[in-house]
Amino acid sequence: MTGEIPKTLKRETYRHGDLYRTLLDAAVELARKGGKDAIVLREVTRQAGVAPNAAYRHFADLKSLLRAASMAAQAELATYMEKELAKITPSGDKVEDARAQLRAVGTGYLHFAQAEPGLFRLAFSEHADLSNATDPASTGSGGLTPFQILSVALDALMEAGQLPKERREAAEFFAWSAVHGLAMLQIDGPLRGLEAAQAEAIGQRLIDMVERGL
Amino acid sequence: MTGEIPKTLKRETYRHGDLYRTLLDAAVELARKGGKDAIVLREVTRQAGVAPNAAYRHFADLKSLLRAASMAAQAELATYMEKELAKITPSGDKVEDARAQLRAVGTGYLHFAQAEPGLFRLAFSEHADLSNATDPASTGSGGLTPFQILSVALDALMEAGQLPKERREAAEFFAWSAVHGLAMLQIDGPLRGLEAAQAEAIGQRLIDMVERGL
DNA sequence: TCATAAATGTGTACAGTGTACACAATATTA
DNA sequence: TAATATTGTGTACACTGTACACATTTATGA
Repeated sequence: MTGEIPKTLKRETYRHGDLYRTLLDAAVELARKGGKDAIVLREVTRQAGVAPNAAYRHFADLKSLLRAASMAAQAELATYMEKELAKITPSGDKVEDARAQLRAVGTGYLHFAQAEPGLFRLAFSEHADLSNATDPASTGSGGLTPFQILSVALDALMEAGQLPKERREAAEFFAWSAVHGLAMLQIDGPLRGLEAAQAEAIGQRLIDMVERGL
Repeated sequence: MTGEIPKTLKRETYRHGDLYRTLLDAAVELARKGGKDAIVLREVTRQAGVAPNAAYRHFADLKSLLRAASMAAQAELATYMEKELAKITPSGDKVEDARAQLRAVGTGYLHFAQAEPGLFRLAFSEHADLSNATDPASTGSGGLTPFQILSVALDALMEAGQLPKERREAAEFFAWSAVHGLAMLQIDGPLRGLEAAQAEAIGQRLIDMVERGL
């Protein structure tokens, strides 16, 4: 058997083989360039070399496809966080390491927004399903969602004595809020088009605020 | 002369009279119910009782209309902030008053997001023009944009000695980031559908973090 | 005052969209 | 092997944004 799964080329088999994956990938690539609104069902099927209605065998409607693509974008966000976490060389100092861990999570978030604005917008677009923060469809290679990665970092911070126990509850939301808001400002807002170095500096100052305020 | 400006009724005059305003208002009302994507040009003109193409005499294209509607939404946000500011009864204590002022700004922001999620999404949608934070089209009755209102509050905080001078620069962005992110979480994210009282409590805790961290 | 020009509306047309419905080809199962 | 489920195709429809030609009203300048 050939085992070849055709992507965008014309296929000679009636069945596609892995259409779900192919459609999803095409949707993500479109969003990478143009955000949520760049995902248009007919274009996705066109790239898969398939009739428009074939998509309906795998997704209930366009909104479903958007949700799936959004999950994938969140997964990519998770890998950005993991990448930043991997840079840390443990110092042995529990406090310092916990701080570095939280900073890495925030920095990964901001880098993702900067490097992949289209995916970032998709991940947090109106129709995205953010309600379930533990869906395996949006985990990185470590098996955790962005939210879970943040939770782990906050646990470490608390254990290191840098986050009062009575403030641990719901701390995810506060930390997340801050970096998310800044990311929006840097992508679409008044901070758009900043030099990379300046954007980085502002990002680090924001994380300073979170560290002090949490 | 009658002086009547027809809104959605059939008009017997060839000219409409105030079509720009009517189209803009209709767009805002659509977004109030369904967010940015609910603004559809043909529906807007339908409500104005006018042919679709008439819109092109007043807006270059749909994107232009979206931008204008977004400005209007930002203006409504400003009035929410002003409403909250008006609730403050000055205590005479400079420090306390400055703090209350900043809290009012943040609280107004969060209340707006909660009360008008459609407008909130419109105001900060991809095609919104947030680059100019001083456009008079997005001011409240006080003549200031949301961003400017926040700036004033931060100035007061600094003058009251509650914000180190070396941290005053760009402080708008940090404060704004935090409340904006939380608003998103409460509208579309995992904090969606929270009881009003709980949402309020979380909001106040977030503002606590900002106060400590700024 | 009156021809002319500018502004603002309408009508028709077109390419593109999401998706419903009937049908065709291939896999799976009894 | 016959019946059935799965997955892809073809046609059709209502709807969208907008280009282009034209009609009607208002403003302008001799």
